[in-house]
Amino acid sequence: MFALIDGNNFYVSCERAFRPSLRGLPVVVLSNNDGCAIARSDEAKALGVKMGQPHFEIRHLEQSAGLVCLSANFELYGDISDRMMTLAAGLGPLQEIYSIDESYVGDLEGMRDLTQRAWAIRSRIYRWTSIPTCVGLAPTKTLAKLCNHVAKDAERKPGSYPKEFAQVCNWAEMSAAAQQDVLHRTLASEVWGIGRRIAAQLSEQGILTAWDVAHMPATKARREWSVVLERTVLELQGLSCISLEQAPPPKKQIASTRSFGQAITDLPPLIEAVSEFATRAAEKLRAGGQRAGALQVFAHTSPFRPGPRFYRTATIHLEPPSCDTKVLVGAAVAGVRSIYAPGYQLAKAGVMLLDLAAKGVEQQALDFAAPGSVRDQSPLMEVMDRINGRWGKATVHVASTGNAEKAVSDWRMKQERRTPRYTTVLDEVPIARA
DNA sequence: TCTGGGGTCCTAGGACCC
DNA sequence: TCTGGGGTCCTAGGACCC
Repeated sequence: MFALIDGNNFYVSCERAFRPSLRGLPVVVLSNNDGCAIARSDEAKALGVKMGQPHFEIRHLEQSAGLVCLSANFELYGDISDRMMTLAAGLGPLQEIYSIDESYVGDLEGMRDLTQRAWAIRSRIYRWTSIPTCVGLAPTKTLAKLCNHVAKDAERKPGSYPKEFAQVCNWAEMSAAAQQDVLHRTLASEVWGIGRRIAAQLSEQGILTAWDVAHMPATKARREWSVVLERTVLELQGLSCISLEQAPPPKKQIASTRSFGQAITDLPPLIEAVSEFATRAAEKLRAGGQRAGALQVFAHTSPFRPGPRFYRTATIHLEPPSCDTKVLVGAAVAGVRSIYAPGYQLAKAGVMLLDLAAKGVEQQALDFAAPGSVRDQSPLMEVMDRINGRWGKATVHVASTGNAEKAVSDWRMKQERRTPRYTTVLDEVPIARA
């Protein structure tokens, strides 16, 4: 048995935890640069605000309907998530944290009063964090996900599912008739693992509901689609194919990307942005004790705007693999210089770290071996990470220009505008481009 | 004017090997 | 007419998730 515990409208609920006056109001949380809606309260959903809808399309609702739009505060959401996950773990012996607002709890076979325990955990989470949650319980992850969906909709969409399944829904305690009824009421596209594309292809063959998916031959799912859909079919039939992953597997890639508030056309601000991305990515890399064997940097124009298109990527191989911010920033800057062309309204750029590998013992030894070598920078990086962890992001950072004088003058200008910061001035590291 | 930022897995096809 | 039969590795692209 699995439980899926999920925070309702999570980011909005986090905001409401600290601003109770927002309860009952239509509220959305906006993405970076206040670009689009990434979380909506039930009241905002009722106004017709869609997931991912651009802010400028819903802005009129602020006046006409009292819609409250908030900029995202991911640090806050991360903190509340940690607390919620700790409480959710109390439901059973094993936990997989699946996303910022969801966790599976597993190994629940034979547990007595499981449904009652789920209710108790749910109310404890609400009392201690102010986050309302729903719980789905079932013998497979896909069914637990489905029950979680039922628990949510039964509460907020009257008539969608029987009311007794609201908030906590246990598949194992439903009658066979109730299980069938739920499968019939659920669209195929609402099943975990079936997205828009596959749902459209399924509907061409008359497979419209979760019941239809559960009753298609698994062999057909595999033959005409893939093993992914085959697993979904089997999981809906109650055969567990997707197991709990307690310790997250080591990351295979790390990305740091951003849309720009205003389009960029010149190289210097692009270099500045890309340096920032490489710095963030390097921090994540070191936090996981990994090194990157390659770095990819990209920049592109907006797909929504007219004008000449630009979409380029450069891949730089790092030999030896590195987790040093200076090396990664140097590679990112070299890469972006190589793809840059003037005359384009660049809307987005990013850095991705690839070919990640655990930092081996030999590498750690090398880090401390030869003073002055490229590889002896890890102690510096460690100190940087500690200072930034203690005093906040970018308290200390790498300057990404080959011109030390300019770096210093840029830094002075920033000092005048901001609270005091400290910076180390370091040169670009030359990188061989693949 | 203004359109998110991360991730994962699977498959197909090409290059290359014996 | 028939045109070997596997393997592996790599990459690109598609689809999905939150």
